[in-house]
Amino acid sequence: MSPTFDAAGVRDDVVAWFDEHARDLPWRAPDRTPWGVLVSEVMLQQTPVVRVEPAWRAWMTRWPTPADLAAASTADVLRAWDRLGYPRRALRLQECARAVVERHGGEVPDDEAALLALPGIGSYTAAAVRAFAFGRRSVVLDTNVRRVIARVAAGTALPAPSQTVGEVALAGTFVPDDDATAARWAAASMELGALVCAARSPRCDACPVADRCAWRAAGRPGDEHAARRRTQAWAGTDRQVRGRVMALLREAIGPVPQDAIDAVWPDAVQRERCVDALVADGLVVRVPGRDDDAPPTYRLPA
DNA sequence: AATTCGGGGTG
DNA sequence: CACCCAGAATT
Repeated sequence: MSPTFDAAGVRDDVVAWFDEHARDLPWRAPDRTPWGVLVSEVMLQQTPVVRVEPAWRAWMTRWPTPADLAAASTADVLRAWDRLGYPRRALRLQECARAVVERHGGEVPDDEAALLALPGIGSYTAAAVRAFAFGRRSVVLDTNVRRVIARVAAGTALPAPSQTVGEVALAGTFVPDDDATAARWAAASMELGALVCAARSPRCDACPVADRCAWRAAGRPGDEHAARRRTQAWAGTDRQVRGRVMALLREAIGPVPQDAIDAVWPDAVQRERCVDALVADGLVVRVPGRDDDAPPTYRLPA
């Protein structure tokens, strides 16, 4: 990027674009709560907006506050999470609710360190909650913002596989000092990345900063890190096996017999490794049989 | 810095 | 069928 790159100009144009094109998402509604924002951010960790929206509505109707979720049965929480992916996130969200109740009197904290100390809340989510729930200045750097900045300022097709210190510093140059504008930039840059500056097929013709974009000026070169990116395999992995076990337990009314578990995956070694891991993760409970000979049963945590 | 952790929609 | 999705925690 040029040392005279006009980050402030880009920011202002993107914020103006956002005022016209922002999606009407429920966690942006005027009646949203900080807890609702936090729930949305955890659900959105690696799960697309279109799948989160209906789940979020149902979830917030059922458990509107941290205290409500803290008091819920974990089995109900995991069932409500359904197929949003990575069920450990649901577990962490309930742990987060309990921590908010115990440490902060049931109110989501607006302090960065306090947010980061909550289960399931990392650097992105802590910054996002500060910006979107409290309107405070923070450097919100998700996959969308990373891509927007990589293109417009660094001139690359995609950001590096892992986030760097320099990248965070560069992102900081776009964030103004005042809370309100900083929060708007956070939402606007994410929205631009999601709707226009997309990973797969960017719509540069609809981009408010196309004429300022270093990547476009360079002729939209290909991804320099393409060789090192490898999408995670799915078929045959432990993640698929774990997913099948969790799906079985979510749908079960009562205790699930060992036979039923055995039926979800043919490879006994892999299957047992996965079930053991799920038990260790706190996602599954193994109930010993009556006798030593009797096989155990399985269920979701109470 | 590299791995692991779901699941589904799309070009 | 590879790729992507408002990442976090662990090693």
